[in-house]
Amino acid sequence: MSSTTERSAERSAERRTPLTRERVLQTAVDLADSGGIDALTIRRLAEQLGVEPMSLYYHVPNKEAILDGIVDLVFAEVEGATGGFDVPDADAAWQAALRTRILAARGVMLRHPWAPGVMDSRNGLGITTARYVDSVVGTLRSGGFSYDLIHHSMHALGSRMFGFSQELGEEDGGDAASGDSEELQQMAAQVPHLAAMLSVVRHDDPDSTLGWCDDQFEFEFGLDLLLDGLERARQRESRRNPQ
Amino acid sequence: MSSTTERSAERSAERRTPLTRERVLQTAVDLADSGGIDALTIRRLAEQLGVEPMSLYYHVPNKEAILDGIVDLVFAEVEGATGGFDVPDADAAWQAALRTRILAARGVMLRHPWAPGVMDSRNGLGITTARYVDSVVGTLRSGGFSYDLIHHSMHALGSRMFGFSQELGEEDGGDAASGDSEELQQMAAQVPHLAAMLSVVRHDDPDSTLGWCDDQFEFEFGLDLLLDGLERARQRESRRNPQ
DNA sequence: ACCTGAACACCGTTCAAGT
DNA sequence: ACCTGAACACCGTTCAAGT
Repeated sequence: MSSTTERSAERSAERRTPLTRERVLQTAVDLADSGGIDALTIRRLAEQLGVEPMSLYYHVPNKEAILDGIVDLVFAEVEGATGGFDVPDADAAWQAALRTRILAARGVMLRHPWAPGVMDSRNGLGITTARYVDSVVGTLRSGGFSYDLIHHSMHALGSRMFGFSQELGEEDGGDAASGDSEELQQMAAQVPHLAAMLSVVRHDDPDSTLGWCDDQFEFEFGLDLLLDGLERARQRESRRNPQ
Repeated sequence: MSSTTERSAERSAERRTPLTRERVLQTAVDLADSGGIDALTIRRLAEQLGVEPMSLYYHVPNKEAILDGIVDLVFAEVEGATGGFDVPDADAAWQAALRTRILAARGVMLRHPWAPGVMDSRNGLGITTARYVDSVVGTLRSGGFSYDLIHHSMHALGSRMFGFSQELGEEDGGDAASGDSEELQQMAAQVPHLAAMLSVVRHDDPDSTLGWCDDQFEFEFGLDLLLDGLERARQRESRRNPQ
């Protein structure tokens, strides 16, 4: 076996499958999942794929397109998780249907914690994201909302529609949440109401999930507050305009 | 006049005031205001201040600290705009007070559109932000909320508490929102419900503020939906636990 | 105490070339 | 058609030095 044959055998072992747009995007998702969004650089992505940085530009125009692409992949996952983006029949229980869909999206977002931030940085919606939004519009329509009220509803839901809500970093109560007593005293002086709330909430629920609050519970509390409010708005609307 | 005196006269004209932490942060805010957050780099900030990049590190430990600092400046502006962070007396109209405070915060955010994104990237709350949150807690408390319900309320409000809601870029309806008719047809095929909503909403409100929807109206719609829902939750709670 | 210069280890991307 | 090498114009930051 000549040394050149050995070398090409080595190479094809490193890079089993040929480079494609799909493989680039999937590897980008993996990279962001494992190392955070900052780990997703063109250069590290190329390294992960066993290829030179410039090779990526043959399959993808630039980094922006990669970011658009991985958001689309995330929503393809949402589509899978919710069993497609179809819309319930008219007069079905819109609220339960929407709630289920949004919580499924949330499950996907929890697996890709970088996704909210990247979505935020995009302009306009990708096709799969648009199809997700379309299913939300269709679900509200099936519940008897006017298009005007649907429009307001979507603004009211905001990012919660996609299964996340802006949480301001991970540690909610600032540094003092860690429990250092000197810091707590300083905190009580500067933010007395906040400190009082923290001590009560922590006392009532000593072993909460993440730090001092249960994200899943809080997400559902806010989501239901909105969905209930929207249902009442719908009822008011249909009282005004009976069909 | 010797040439060295001339040179130093020139320099002190360029850099009137001495470099201080405050001047660094204020200039950082100005830079982000005028050129967007991407324009805020250490090197350009130094240039703006008439100083070498490394000089900044004497007044500020690193770029993260600059980002923390400018968020704090934004909330100092909120404090000014709301006439301080004080809390209404017990049994005052908590809902109106909170609504006013949040809309004032929104006014400040509109002047610093980069602020939501930067806040999102921070871990923990700076002191002025914490004092803002404290005033929200205090206001809810003055309205008779339990600390537990206050905690849920703050999660429900999410970023809306700070006067913004995640809006997903600026163009809401994707590319097709521009109105190209071929794109609209493609859109109707792929996202029929969304396309239907857009055509109705646009028809009803042909000259809306920004593109096809009025941000201020939508923000208040969502905010009031939440505040009304929270008021009902408070009433349920006090019916359960009469004082 | 306050500011600088040179250098380092990174970015995304262009352009002309290889196979 | 697909991939590469060298180079460019940027980043934030360290370290040793100047005044």
